[in-house]
Amino acid sequence: MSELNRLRIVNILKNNNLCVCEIEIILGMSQSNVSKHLSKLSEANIIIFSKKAQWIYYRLNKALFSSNGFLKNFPFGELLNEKIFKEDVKSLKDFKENGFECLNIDKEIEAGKHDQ
Amino acid sequence: MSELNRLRIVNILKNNNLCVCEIEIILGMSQSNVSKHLSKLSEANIIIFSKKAQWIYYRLNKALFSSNGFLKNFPFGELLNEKIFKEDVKSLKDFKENGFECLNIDKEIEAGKHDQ
DNA sequence: TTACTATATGAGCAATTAGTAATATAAGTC
DNA sequence: GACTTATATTACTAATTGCTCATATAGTAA
Repeated sequence: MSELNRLRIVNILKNNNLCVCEIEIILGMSQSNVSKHLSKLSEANIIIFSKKAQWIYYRLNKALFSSNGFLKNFPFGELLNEKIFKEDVKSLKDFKENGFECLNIDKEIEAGKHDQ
Repeated sequence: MSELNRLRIVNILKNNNLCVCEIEIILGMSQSNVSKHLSKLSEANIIIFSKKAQWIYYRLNKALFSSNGFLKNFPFGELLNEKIFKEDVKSLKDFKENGFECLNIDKEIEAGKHDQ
């Protein structure tokens, strides 16, 4: 939890269920890098995941955060004041608003092609 | 704050005013190593110090810990359950009970000599 | 089955950071 | 002044950790 990219992941997972490839795109990080950070956060029980077809959706382990007096005060508010965390939340919002999800990225691309 | 030896120092400084050489002895760490960790903790405002003759006494910056919602819940309780932190507290206790302090270590040694 | 996609993992590199040894500084004592 | 003690700092080594590239695994779809 002492690493910037790890905090960025925690930050965007706060209120969201995201799969690895979505996190990759939103944060602009490589697949293997995201995957490694996720597995460490998961080991530490900070995030949890559920499988859905070939995707693995990660989210914050809110039970841990609310039961642990220390984590309960995890400074999300302060994080959100930092430029990079704000930008990440904006990227996440753009991503969602554009209807992009792993489930239909292909379809979107396909649809785009027809327009040309 | 994400480093074991740094946490060990914070742990024993929680309720104590200790100088560098005392911390060295209690934690079994080298002088330069203790000094470096102390200067980093001090930079981060986690600990503060006061000078007394040639000694520099360090202690936790309790004001910071109580004013910061996050640090207020710093898991000292959990720390204390870890074997190494328990041992450190015991070493500290032994050290204090034996009346050893930088101020009188020499006198103690001198006194010991007379017994021989 | 083969092909494709999502994710994980291993090897190696690069950057960071903890640690040691030696030296410097500063205060105390004689 | 010289000598000793407490602490800090510098230069270097060792260990750790984040990252990338390549490869492996596992699920899906044809």
